[in-house]
Amino acid sequence: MGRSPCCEKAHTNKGAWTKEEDQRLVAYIKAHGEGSWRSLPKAAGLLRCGKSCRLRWINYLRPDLKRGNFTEEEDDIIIKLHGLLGNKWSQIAGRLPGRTDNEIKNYWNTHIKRKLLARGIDPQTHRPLSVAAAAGPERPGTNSHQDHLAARSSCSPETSCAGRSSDHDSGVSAPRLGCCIDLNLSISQPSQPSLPSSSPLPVKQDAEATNSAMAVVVSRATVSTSYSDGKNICLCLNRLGLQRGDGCTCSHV
DNA sequence: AAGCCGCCCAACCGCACCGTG
DNA sequence: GCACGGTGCGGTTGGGCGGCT
Repeated sequence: MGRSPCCEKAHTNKGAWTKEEDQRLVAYIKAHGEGSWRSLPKAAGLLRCGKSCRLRWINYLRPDLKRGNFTEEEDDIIIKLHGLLGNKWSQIAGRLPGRTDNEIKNYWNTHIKRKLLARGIDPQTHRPLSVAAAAGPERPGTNSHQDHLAARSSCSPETSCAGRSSDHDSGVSAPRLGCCIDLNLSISQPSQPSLPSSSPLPVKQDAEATNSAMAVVVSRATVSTSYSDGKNICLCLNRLGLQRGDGCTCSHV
């Protein structure tokens, strides 16, 4: 039994992509568009697995990719979103135009983790290391009702870039998620206090189910930020991959 | 100059999810 | 409801490169 492999491994190239392969892939996608990854390699004349083609396109060849170093502003957004979403790299990437999940994941593991540890913050829990150690392992998103995330404290004075220009054109329409804003990210319970037992949501029994349930809680949560002047911004809808009505009680347009 | 070491990042792998028949 | 195929996601790996001794 078992599913068939995604491609015939014996006849596919692996490892680094050549310029010619890149050109073939780009030319094919320009002509036919994305999608049908499984059949794409054959159609494009590539000896590659469809997954490999997709990855190459998404992470490297896409024309809208922003190459280069991450800005302090992007750092802060990543840290805060990680505090909210955990290792949901694709969702974090969705909030950073031009960045890929792979890029962010790598950047997190190589730079931000270290940066947080240097500040005495546990990169997984976003709590001070001493607290995190005492509280034991805890994943972001498991924070209970209105638990303001410790990620707030991650925007330390030395990185809060007071006076920094806020005209960063991130492609995210205003309000911008910049470190000049006192991002007061929080997750609160949705308006309905608890899910009825007849909830259509899947009920699982294992640890994986806990993660799924967590994702549900996050996706149904009302996510808001507040400026230091007290104005609230809704980050639901597309901003965090949430849908209108998924626990959103705000009156955004 | 040569060897070693650590870091970075592109790419791979396995699994989960989703749509369809 | 179930099986299957396609796609997406997150964790991990390993090659290349630069710095250090």
